Amino acid sequence: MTRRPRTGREPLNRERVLRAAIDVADAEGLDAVTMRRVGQALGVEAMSLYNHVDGKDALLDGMADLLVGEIETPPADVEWKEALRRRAWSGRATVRRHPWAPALFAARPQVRLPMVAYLDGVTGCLLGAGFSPQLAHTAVHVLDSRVLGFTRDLFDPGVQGMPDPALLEAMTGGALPHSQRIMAEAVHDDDVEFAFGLDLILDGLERARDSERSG
Amino acid sequence: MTRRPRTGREPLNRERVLRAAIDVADAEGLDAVTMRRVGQALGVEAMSLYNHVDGKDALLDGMADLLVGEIETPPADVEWKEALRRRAWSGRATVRRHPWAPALFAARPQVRLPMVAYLDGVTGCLLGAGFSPQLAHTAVHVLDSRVLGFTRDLFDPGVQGMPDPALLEAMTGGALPHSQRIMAEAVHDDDVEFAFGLDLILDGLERARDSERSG
DNA sequence: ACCTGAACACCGTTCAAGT
DNA sequence: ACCTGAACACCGTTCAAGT
Repeated sequence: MTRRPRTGREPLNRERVLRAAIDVADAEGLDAVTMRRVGQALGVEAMSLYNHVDGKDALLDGMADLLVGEIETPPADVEWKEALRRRAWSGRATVRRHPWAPALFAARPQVRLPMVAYLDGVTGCLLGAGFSPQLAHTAVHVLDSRVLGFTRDLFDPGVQGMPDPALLEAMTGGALPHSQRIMAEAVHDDDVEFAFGLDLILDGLERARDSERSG
Repeated sequence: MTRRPRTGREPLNRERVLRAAIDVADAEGLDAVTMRRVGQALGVEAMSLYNHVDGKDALLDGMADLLVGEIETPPADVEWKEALRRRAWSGRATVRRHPWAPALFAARPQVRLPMVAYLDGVTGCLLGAGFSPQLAHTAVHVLDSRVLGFTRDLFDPGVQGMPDPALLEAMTGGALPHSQRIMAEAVHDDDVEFAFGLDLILDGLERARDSERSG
């Protein structure tokens, strides 16, 4: 007689499906995330998931998006180094809660909007602190591999397939102002960036050793 | 009448199987590496591979081992910064040749002997340059995420399952002297390490910005 | 509108059988 | 000693059918 046939459970939605998938990955690892297993966690057949998610790949993409969303963004008035530090620790806490996160990020073929939005925030923080677009771009690369446990080239169109349409839309529509500026004003050279990050680390290590000796 | 029944092809071996798997991954991506597909690349049924490899997981482990083996080790008399730089560029070249490498490393549950041996070399280079075991240990962490596109805690037994017996054997048998020394003399604290690497990067970035401004 | 059952083409793996 | 064919339990996904 009522709308809900014979079970009291609330209807599925995209969010609940993604959360269930994350729970399965947390408990049993990323490989355990199958359509059938996630369905089971929700008390539903695997095929029901297709009503809320476009398929397995979309499910994994959605999981990655939610993970990035867990990283906290500090208020804009926090001093730049402190702001980057807070973001880094929040990102690290996320990876700790979900140890399979780096494997998921590394396996996904596309860099997606939430990740780019996160990096846009980091970039804005650096630009606001007086970094040139060129240096800010390079800095983001050095930082993100440390925080998220992986490195990926964002602006290199050769590596990935066609980017997410939503991403292009956000990019050209002004929703990612800092990334847009980097695209326009920074030269993109992987080797130069790699060399910069490497020397930054090596020089920092040398300094740390010397102060250790004299200390 | 001859030993080789009716085909002129040389018999399979472990090395050829692993190479074929790497070729498949290079050409069609890591997901294309299935037992059936690798068998096909060798002109053989999938089941034949089990004579040379313990299964799919062992195949993936073997691929990872071969990748690490592609990283060149500079002669021992090269100055430490230059030596680390060469190793880093060689590692980067390897990842470039096999873009799926970070995803594979991140997906494998265990850190294996060849990887530890590589890191042992990096550690030895730092110890030889006068770094304390503590600082050398931390330095390796900062470096490897930059070079290999991923970070993994080596000495944290909680994260991984039982380590490779061959790894334990090498560790206790003196084949990895530098890693052994780190295990014995360095305190392992993930948070301290993370904070160190983060500050090293942030301080380096600040210095780069300031010299950019004054330059 | 949402869920299901049966079906299809795949996957890793076992095992008995071939040479 | 090495390779194979058939079989098993899984996987993602389609589709027609249910409510």
